[in-house]
Amino acid sequence: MNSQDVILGLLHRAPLSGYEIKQKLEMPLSFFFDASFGTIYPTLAKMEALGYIVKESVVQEGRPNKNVYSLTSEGRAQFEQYLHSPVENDSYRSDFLVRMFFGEYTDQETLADWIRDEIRKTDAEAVQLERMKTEWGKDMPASKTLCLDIGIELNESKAQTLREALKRLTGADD
Amino acid sequence: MNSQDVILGLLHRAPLSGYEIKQKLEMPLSFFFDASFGTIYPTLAKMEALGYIVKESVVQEGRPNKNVYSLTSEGRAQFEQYLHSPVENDSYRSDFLVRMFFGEYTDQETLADWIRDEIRKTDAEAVQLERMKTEWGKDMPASKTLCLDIGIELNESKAQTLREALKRLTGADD
DNA sequence: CCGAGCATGTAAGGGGTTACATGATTGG
DNA sequence: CCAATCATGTAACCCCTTACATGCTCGG
Repeated sequence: MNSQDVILGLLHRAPLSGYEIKQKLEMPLSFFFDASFGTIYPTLAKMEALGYIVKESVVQEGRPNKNVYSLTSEGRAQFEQYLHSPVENDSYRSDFLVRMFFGEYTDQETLADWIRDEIRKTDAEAVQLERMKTEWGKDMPASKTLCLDIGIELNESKAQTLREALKRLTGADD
Repeated sequence: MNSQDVILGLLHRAPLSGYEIKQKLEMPLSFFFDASFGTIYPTLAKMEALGYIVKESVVQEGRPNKNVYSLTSEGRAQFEQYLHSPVENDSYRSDFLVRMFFGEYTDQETLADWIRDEIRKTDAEAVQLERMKTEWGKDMPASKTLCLDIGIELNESKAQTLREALKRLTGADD
């Protein structure tokens, strides 16, 4: 799974420009996948060269023109091929947990600060995902709702574990 | 946070060879950080050139010789610098959730298969982490235990959410 | 007037992966 | 005899990030 596969998926519903693709990636997709403009634009160019998408320039008033891309049948076939490839393992990378792992080389106050900060970030993400669910959760297919549910559950249980750990570490203040 | 920082952290306790570093990375570190030999050996060479570590060849009987690396004071200083750098955000990448996100373009049976497979993987990781905790959890600093607890909690709540989703999708069989 | 939003792109570099290459020993 | 474990390394490649470059419009 890479940027190309995700872009193919996004273009399945409707033609989009690079800028619009970046916006669609914001949330909830950004919870488990991300891409910058430095990836999106070169990928679109490559996909056009491969015949997976076609470009159409759209002239706008009061705004810069945009290049809107739509899927070709080759693009749709390529997306099918992705869906038939083996599912890759999830990968979770955490600087925070690496620091906890080496926690014996750091003082308690720094550890507590890191944990408090992680709680803040985790809570913020959970809230954001919950807001999304109440806003758009109604007319979403069940599989898409699952993405939101997993995001919410993961963040909430992580925050809870962090809170318990903080209590044990600082001795109930905070 | 990159491979160099993690290797510096591992060498803090005792000198290790590249092969031994790879083993230390297996679990529980591999839950939130991973590196292959193709990363480890070049990184060690680079670190030696920078003066962060020194190499010592250890002759072994019945086994190939190994190059054991130990931290220098520059290496220890470099690790301190890492600990004083801003904490990077966690990143979670999931091919599985991307497929769920685009679930409307796939049939129910395939979706159910993907979910069952994800449950299997998630359960397996939870079990593995729990085994680690009961085995080595006693004489671990609290911060290190937190890594295991987060790993266990995250996997368990993910598995639970997946099971509920599967029930809703297939209608309680399975 | 300045910053934010809209819009597209490039170039350099970082940080990894996979596969290849080699070779000894031990246990089934 | 074959596979696994121990052990080190290289080369090609992939995929992505950051920073830079450009430029227009609208609202405060």
